[in-house]
Amino acid sequence: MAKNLLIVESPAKAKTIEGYLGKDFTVKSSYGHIRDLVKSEDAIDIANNFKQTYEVPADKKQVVSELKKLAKEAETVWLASDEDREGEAISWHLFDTLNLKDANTKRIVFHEITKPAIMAAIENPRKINYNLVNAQQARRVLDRLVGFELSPVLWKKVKPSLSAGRVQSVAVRIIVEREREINKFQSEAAFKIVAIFGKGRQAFKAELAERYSKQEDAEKFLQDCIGADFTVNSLETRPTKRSPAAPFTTSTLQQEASRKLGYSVSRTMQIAQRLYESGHITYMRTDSVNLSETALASAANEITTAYGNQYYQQRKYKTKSAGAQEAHEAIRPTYFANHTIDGDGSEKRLYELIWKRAIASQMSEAQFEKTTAKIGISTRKEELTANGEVMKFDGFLKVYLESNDEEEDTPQDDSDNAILPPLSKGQRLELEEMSATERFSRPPARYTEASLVKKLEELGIGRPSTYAPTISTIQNRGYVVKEEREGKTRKFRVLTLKDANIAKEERTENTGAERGKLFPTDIGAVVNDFLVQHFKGIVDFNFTAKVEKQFDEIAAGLEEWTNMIGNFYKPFHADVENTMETADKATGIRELGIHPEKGEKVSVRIGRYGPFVQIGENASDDNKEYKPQYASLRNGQSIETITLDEALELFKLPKVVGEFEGKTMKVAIGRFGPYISHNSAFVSLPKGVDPLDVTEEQAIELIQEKRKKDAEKLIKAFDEDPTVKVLNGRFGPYIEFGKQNVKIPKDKDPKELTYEECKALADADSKAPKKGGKKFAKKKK
DNA sequence: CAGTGAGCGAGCTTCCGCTTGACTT
Repeated sequence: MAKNLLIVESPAKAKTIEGYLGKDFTVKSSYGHIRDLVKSEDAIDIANNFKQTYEVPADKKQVVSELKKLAKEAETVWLASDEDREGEAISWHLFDTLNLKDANTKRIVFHEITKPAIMAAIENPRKINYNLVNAQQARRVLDRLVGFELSPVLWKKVKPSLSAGRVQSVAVRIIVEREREINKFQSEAAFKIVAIFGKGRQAFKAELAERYSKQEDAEKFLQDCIGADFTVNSLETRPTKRSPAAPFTTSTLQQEASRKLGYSVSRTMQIAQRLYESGHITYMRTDSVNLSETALASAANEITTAYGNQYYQQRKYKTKSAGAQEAHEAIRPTYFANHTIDGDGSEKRLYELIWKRAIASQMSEAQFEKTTAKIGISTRKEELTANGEVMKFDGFLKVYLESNDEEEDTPQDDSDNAILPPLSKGQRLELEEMSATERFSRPPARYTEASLVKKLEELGIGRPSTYAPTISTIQNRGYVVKEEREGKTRKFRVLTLKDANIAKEERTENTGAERGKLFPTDIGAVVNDFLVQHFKGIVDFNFTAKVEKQFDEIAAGLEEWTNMIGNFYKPFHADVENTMETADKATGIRELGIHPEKGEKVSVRIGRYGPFVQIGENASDDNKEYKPQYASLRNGQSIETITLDEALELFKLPKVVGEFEGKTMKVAIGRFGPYISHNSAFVSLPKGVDPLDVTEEQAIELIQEKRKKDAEKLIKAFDEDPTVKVLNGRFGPYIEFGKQNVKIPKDKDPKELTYEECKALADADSKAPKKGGKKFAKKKK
């Protein structure tokens, strides 16, 4: 048996370190935290100085018992969890749970997984830092108190099963507030003047700095330019340079993978996890931009051999994000010599991105020569400006160019990087064409998952390990949806001056179309407004930063954690009590106006099943017969922005469109779009068909088409029970047993199945314990 | 999947942060 047991957080890390340490060391992993607060109310004893009750969760029992056994046998136990607040707490939980003894327990830390770093750590053991542990407990207790006291307020005042928390509620707030900024944004139009001088390869663009809000002014400008002389007034050339970005952290990796590869943040993390486990990259949950000495040396070697000395420039980066704890290195390839790896397509692409970014971070600047020409007009005092840029040395751009979030105004706006022909001061220029194009100011951009992560990181909210789960949570709770939305077409005017003649035309463009952007739902907006109204302090963008400062004081031994939590809890709990008793139920109700024919009030609000419109007052005690009319809002509509007319439209459906085989056909809109219902069968309407315009003939045709398609899918039907069928589905043949779908085992021929066999299979399926993730099994219940 | 929307009440939901695993129709 090994003399030493060393415990780290991650099993992949354990494997690597075991290789460094030799046979005297057994290296094991705790798989993160091994204990957590119990789920129940008594997890924190408030009257007793916030004393916590912890438990080992079921899925950690095995790990803990194995570690316990090994610890008993070892001479020395080395606690090597990460060097940050959570890591220190993990060490303490291990110490406590495994019944370790001070005398033979050593706490060590390292922030890079290299042999020298580990050896140095072992030479310098210390004791558990209880101040740091206390800071973690304060963090944990605060989050539990906030989450488990706020959520029930929402259950009572908004809707059951909702949630609120220090991190998620601010994330939702960011999305809701941005949407409102966009809604109230007033776009302003102005004409932008662009001139083209010269012909063919010598042609280049010049722009006017001013924009004209009135068409007359733009037209006057073009008019003045007819027959005018254009002269190069000044010519300035200066060198510029661009430096590489720091190697990836979790947040920057998520952003760049989203922009360049189109991955969601959770997809990026899953792929990165695989790369980490197969030893291709360092740890992927990190807030550090630091590279180890060995990594720096190996990158230097790779760059000089692959590209030459002039491409190498050693750089050390400093983290900018506020709450960074820097327990790990930046994300980088384990071996810089591997430009590519084996793996599936997504793994290869992500690895390549990580490799390029890390290599580029140690390369020299790219150098440019930027030329600015000012062009005078004989008939006007304004000058046109032409910019050109020539790359003199590519430097790090040889391997990597970071992208950014900003979209271009128009496709032809790329004149910044253009190349100018040789020009000289005083030179006369030949105008080829000049245009005045109407352009519109743009509202702030909606957030993507990745840009939300960026924002959260800037605010110091959340941690590398929680960005992806937080984004999932706010979507799972229905506060936010990630969607595609169609844009609207918009007309814009273009004036073109060519050959002393001004042509006017109107063009159309599509604007406001979004893909993969985060939109708040009505419930998200109502919950947010409720929290902002009653718990301003908690959903304040600076709340986390404020408490982090106090956690730091606890970690430095300057403040008692129970004191800090006590000071926070007293007023917070009073707010909770007060809100529970006095606040109105939040429905986001909004009056839209009066129904033009009925003269009754029309309003929208959130109900048990989502947002809906109501015509008329609620039934009162004096008039129990009276019933208001209801209609659900459709996808993409919101109680905040819907108009009276749009609301009244909703009452035109469902609509009876005719009769077929003695049964009525109805058109309605369901969760998946418009459909026809007939004799308890459903047919989706094809795209582009307006549900209000469906005719009887069209409906019959669609029903018959659907029947034909279903018949093609049908493998076998049974006389015993018409609701039982064998069908060919997307995932292969299956049995439709009433409402239950059952997969057919591979060893059975679907054509040969008897009714009895189907029944048996369906029976077995409904009885079989649902395998798979606990989350899934729980949801089913 | 798909038409509902009052109010009652039982019993349920919920936080953040550290890890991986083993899954859906």
